[in-house]
Amino acid sequence: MLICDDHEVLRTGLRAVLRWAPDLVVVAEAADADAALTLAAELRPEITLVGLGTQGPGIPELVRALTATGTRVVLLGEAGSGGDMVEALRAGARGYVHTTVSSERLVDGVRAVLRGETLLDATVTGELLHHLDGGRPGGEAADRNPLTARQQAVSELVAEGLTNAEIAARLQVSRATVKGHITVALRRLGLRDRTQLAIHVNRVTRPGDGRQVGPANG
Amino acid sequence: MLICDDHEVLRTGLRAVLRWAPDLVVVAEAADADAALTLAAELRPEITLVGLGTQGPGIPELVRALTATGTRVVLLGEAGSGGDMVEALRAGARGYVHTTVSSERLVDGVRAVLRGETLLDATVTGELLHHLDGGRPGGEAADRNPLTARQQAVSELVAEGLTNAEIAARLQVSRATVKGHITVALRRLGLRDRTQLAIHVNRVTRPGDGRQVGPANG
DNA sequence: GACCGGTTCATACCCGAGTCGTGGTCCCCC
DNA sequence: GGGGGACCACGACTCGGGTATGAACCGGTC
Repeated sequence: MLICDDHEVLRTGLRAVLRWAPDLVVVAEAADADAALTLAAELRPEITLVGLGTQGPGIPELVRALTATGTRVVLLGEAGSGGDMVEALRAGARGYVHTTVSSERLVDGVRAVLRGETLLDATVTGELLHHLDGGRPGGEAADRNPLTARQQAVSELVAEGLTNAEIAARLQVSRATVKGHITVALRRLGLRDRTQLAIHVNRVTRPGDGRQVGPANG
Repeated sequence: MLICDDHEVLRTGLRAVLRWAPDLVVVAEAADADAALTLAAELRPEITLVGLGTQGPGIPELVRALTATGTRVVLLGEAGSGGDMVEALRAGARGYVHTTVSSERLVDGVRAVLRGETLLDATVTGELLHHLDGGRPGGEAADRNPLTARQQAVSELVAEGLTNAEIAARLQVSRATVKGHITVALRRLGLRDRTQLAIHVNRVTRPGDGRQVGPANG
């Protein structure tokens, strides 16, 4: 896990709290957005805790860039920062916790995000719903997955190890089309190639179902 | 899944048995080695069941060639064919089941191989160990992980989404070396490309504990 | 010493992957 | 009806991935 906040005291406190959770290892701390991005790209933590006061190009942009590296962003908010929080969730953040949250709730929340769930502090869900209603009609579905259905389908087949030709045959389209979907999916997720895409998908959609990896025509 | 055996009756029986496993789809049957290789290259099944009586250049060669196409070979043996079986396992086969095996055990065994495990019929493990002892001193460690330390290290970096150039920089070797290790690792694991390798590594080194995906120093 | 396997590296080659630009369709909004 | 903006589909192009081959060095075993 990576911690990013401009308050050193808060970072220290988080580190101390998380020390009680042996399954959550803090690998690094960052004081600003630049450092967070560098560390996330290098260390590839599963979770990145981001304080809403972090200095940089802006929280939503930071969340987008961090998410692109494959990490899951959990926001650390303060009173009155609801607007930022909503925008950050739109940008792909997986959770929001108030800085006054109890240690137990914080740890449980991070674990929930690790399991693929989304964590929302009760103190802001009302505001969140309000913003979502008045925000955009489409919704963009950015809270879960920024990919369209087609891109998602292609990505899942990539994550099964199929080549573009095999995916094309499976989806009854041309190779060029598959490549196009993958290109867009890679850009939206901030990934580089199909290998990172496969890793990402296999990390988000946890295993457990009896799924067939081969080119079986189903 | 691809079935290859010279006994048509046996093939039909296997197909019938496997029909009860909805996650295991038989995509084709072959009666000899040539047909098996052609079908495996074309359909790229995850599993190929090979009868030890299959006509062709020889079982070990067939296993090697099939493995090269990316499929995982499970052998179907008969009494007295222990020697062939050992050689075939050396050649990269992932499992061995006796033709008199029960339907349940067969299905479970194939699923185990799909999970990356190795399946060995209890009726031949004794003979196998004997052959392994008297065979080569090295032992080849084909039961768990057929990769050398270097190949393992490269594979793990592939599984983190790094490019060959990045891996080369990380390990202080040339790109050519990285490519060489990857080529060998792919062949030994019976995989096709770095994407499948990444999936494989991420599936074998299971999560669950407080694992950190990045190259965290500690 | 001969042999074998692992590691390292270079060169050359083929092919798949990924990008880019284009065109079509649908839907929403003015 | 005419933009505008998505998503989808596709072809041409460039580049990195993967293989093949050959070679050198080192550490073991026969």
